Amino acid sequence: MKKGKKKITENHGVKEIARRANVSIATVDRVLHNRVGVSETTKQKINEIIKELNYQPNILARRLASRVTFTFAVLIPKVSDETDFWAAPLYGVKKAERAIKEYGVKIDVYFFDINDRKSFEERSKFILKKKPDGILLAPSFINEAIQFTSICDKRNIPYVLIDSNIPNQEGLCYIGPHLFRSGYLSAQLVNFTLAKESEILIVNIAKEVDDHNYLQQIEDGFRAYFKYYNLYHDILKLEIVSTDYSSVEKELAGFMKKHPQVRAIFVPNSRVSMVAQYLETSTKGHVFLIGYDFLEKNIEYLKRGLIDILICHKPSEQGYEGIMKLYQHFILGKTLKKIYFMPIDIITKENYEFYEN
Amino acid sequence: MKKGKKKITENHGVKEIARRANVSIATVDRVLHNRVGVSETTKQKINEIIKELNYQPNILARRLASRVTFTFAVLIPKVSDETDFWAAPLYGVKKAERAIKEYGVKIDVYFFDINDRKSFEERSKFILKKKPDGILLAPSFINEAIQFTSICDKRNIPYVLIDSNIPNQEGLCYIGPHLFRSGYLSAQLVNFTLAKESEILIVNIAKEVDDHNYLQQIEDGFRAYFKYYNLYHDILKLEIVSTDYSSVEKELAGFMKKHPQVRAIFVPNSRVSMVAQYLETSTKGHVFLIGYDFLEKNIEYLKRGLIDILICHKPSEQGYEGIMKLYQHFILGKTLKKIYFMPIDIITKENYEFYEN
DNA sequence: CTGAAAGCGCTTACAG
DNA sequence: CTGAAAGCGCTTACAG
Repeated sequence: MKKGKKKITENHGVKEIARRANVSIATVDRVLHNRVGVSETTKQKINEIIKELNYQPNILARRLASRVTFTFAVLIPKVSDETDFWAAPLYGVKKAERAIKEYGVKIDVYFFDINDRKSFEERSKFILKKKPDGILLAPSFINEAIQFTSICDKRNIPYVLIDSNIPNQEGLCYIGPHLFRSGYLSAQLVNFTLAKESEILIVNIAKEVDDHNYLQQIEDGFRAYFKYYNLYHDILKLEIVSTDYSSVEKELAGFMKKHPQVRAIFVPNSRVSMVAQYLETSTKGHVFLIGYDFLEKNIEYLKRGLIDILICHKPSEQGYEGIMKLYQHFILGKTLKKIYFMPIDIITKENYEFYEN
Repeated sequence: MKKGKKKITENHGVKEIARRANVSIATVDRVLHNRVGVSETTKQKINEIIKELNYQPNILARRLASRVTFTFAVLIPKVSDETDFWAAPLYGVKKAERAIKEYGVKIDVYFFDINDRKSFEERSKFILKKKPDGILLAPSFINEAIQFTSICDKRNIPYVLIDSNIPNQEGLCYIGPHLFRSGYLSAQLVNFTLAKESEILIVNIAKEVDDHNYLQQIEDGFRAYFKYYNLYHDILKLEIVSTDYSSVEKELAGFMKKHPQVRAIFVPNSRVSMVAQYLETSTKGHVFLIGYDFLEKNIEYLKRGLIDILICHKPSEQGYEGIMKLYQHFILGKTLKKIYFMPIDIITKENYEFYEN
């Protein structure tokens, strides 16, 4: 910290308002916060002066004086061996926590198992018992999430959704990708590299418990692009429900043997590294491979040229912004939009180093 | 703003330190800020307790009590008819100003004319007279900028550079793109679409007064990619120094007539829309066009399919982060890195709507 | 319905 | 070299 000059004293604070209105600052405070117990006349007079002075409360002083604390609960999948995707949103949440903890915000993070919908139910019930002021939520299990959020609606607990949305949700807002458009973009990128009509393969690697709705939206977008532009590529699809590598390899090998003309593969989730691993061992020429998420394994194959493109939706920013939206709602009293779409970022071997995941 | 619970009273503040050290809080404050006039013994005792308690100062209280104000000067090009590129950094600066003005920061923005190096000199002298605490600077005229910053170095005025860097600069930090790598990425993207060896054209549209160094770094990166991967495309180059459209059109038409085989055009600055405009009128098949910056004109051609890709370095974030770095340095006393590279973003027709410029 | 006073965790003259 | 006191712009019991 260095020099700097002296501040000019404010004279547009509550004190000045009180002086002009001929009341005490306590009464001004009551009006400022819409508290009961102020006569209509006084209220109006004070409100006029507030407007006249274009009064902006000093947030610092407000926070310092206020003894109110808000508790936000966060419910996201725990990081597993299978994927460290959820490390990024968690990182964002922690970053937000650091940024606003001085402002009277407490954050409790709860994890569920992405392979166990019961764990989601159990954790969400636990959170309700804790009576948080607000909730940040990844609705990975759509039905369970709907049940959870409808209780929140009833109890008037605001919640923010990240990663994917719930149809007609009544919460505070959604922060995440436009999945359909994300698939649409992927199709454009695939099309960039295909000189003529070719075979394109969509590979879904997902257990049944996974959220197929998520994958479906991306796939719909992907297909829609080719349809819209009258591009007659041959779009094949392979569903793999066993997510261990040896099963994936077997299925892929079998499929590729039957379809040696596949020129591009699209994997609508983060398991694209498995396909890359397979392609590395196969002796064919280069197959254009595009998939999702800035994970260590994926970046490894990106560097080695086996994955050409990764699509990314700024997962840590989702966590960060999710908390900040709750903060803006509760502490700053800001009005929020219903949906904040994340950018759909294109990551290649040549720009991944600069990417802010 | 909603309910919330009562805060638990802190008991790790200066008061507690003072109590344990058997001194007054004024003395604690002196130690905290490395002020003179504290005996070595007391100082050590207090420092020990600070460590023991892992004392974190309450920034809110500090700001509220402190009457110190910092003034930052910003020197960037003014938005011209030719390009509204600089609207974005300015937007970022304004956003940062809003975010931190309560923390005793005042920001004065000064503009120079990107076509007039004298205006840069004049403004920079004016800024020095104003004796700001810190400076945010776009060093568009490299020699003039070096002169300016060397005076800042002498006078111990910290400065942050954005958009492009100065070799061996002694300032606080640089926030902007890695230009060489940006060109490198562009080459990769061009190569995605070229099935076989093709003619690629680099078009430089820039007046002599413009910063050729900037363009050169990008071009170097662009060429380096093909060299590194042993790709034998034929790379042509066209320099256009008259930046009005009719001149550009004439030059382009003449060149393309001689080189009808050009399959891709790379424009290393924001004037890519001029090339798009030309291509729209030409009757040839699609030429893959890639250029720079999220400008209205460019987006228009992106939408219409004449520009395929725009590369972008988050200009508004550069402005925002630039101010925030000064803030972190002066108010938070944080140690900064020398260089913060911006992401190199890839914008297409299908994701521009979600881009945070 | 309203006000006087204490306090949030710091910084800042001022006095010694 | 050190401390007592006032103050930053608010909020919060408490009393009336």
